[in-house]
Amino acid sequence: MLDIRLIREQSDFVKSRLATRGGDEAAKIDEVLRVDVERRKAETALQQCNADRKKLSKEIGGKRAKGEATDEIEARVREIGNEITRLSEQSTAFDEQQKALLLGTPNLPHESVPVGKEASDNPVVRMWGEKPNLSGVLDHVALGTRLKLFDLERAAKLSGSGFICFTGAGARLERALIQFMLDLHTREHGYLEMSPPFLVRRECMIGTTQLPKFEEDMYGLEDQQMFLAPTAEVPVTNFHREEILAAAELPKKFAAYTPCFRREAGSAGRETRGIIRVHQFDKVELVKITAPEESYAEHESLTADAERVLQLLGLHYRAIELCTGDLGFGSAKTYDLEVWSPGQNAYLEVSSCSNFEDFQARRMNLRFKDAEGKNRFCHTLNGSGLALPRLFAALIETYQRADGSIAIPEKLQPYFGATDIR
RNA sequence: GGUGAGGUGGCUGAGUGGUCGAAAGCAGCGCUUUGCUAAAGCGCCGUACCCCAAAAGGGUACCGAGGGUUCGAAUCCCUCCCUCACCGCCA
Repeated sequence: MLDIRLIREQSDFVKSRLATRGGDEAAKIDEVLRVDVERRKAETALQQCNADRKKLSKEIGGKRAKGEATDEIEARVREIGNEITRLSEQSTAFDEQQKALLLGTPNLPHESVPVGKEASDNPVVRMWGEKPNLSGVLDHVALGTRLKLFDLERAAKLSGSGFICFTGAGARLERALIQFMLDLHTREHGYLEMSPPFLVRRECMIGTTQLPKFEEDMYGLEDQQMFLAPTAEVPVTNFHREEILAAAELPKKFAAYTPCFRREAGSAGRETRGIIRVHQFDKVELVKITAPEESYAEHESLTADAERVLQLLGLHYRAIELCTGDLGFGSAKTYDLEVWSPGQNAYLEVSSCSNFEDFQARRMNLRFKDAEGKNRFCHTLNGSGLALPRLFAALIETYQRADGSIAIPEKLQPYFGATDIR
């Protein structure tokens, strides 16, 4: 959520930043400003009436104590009471209108973000490793089917299309990767491990910006008051919602493994082949809560922490920076990590590392007390560290051997308990 | 799921219809005095929003949340949420 004061005082700046996202986001600002004027007008009038009523009511108390008549004054207060009812309805209505507009307005892209219209405008900021030199490449579906690492047909029998059932060595590999990543982030990168609930309340989904705008992509339960978390970002970032943290506690760093649930009513085709895009997938997520001054440095290090997983597994990848037009709703700046998939002959997104600045914190009312004792909004960040199915696919495709077996990267062997799958 | 108790400022904890944004204590900040650590005294010490060009200043709201009764609600009524205890059920 954007700061209404910023919108009020620097509306041209806000509009021009929003315009870089494309669409008509900037047009909403005029509507917000209009409602803001009305809201404050009603609020000021309401407060004046409240002040009058308060004063007169106290007079009644005084007169009653002295045994004096109060009929006339009571009648006046009753009249003011009617006015108060009217004004407070008005002010509440404007307030809700304003809030709805603000909840639907995306974050301002950071000034460092490259301006662009769509994904093809995203610059590559880093490349690591090289494409493996393979002959007779099989893709993960062929490999997985042959070695019985997962069973998509039977998963569909259980839950419909878009679900995976890992089996045997596949299930073990999935588990090994989770354990490997959690150990790396908690032991070497300083994150606190968290194992949160997967079911979260509506307020949390609003806090981290999945709602109200993307409700149709989410799985809701119990009259849409509870949701299956689409990412651990939701429970973990909201962990400290409505709190005022001490400056000394910052930055807070959390790593959490959870399954993630998404409707993803997207298109079929190459992008959705096999286990690339599914309704339920595992992910290790990294979350940081920082002071505003540190968030951009923490964003770089969070991205580096996620990249380290790919490096240790010896997987070729590139880091791209999302341009203004491709930036997520709540993000001020995002790097995507894309691992090379020999089977798809394409880069697959396995991590999205974003700095939300105070956009989520404002929605969650997450603050910290600074050195001067002032309460200020924190900055929140998150990134996958990493998402599993695509990592799984890239890994088995990259490490496939001519004899049909799959090598296990050295760093993963202690977790997997074997050197290859055959 | 059932029954009972309870949710007040950073903490403890008074307050059951009128001058209560809320006593008192603790913690914190400032000053004074005596002075080794320490003690005593005095003052300050919540958040959000609104008015004001801004500062100064003024105002409103907030005693778990939302409704209601009343001229007036922390206080009375209703609904919900949460915490604690016991019971039931259960991995």
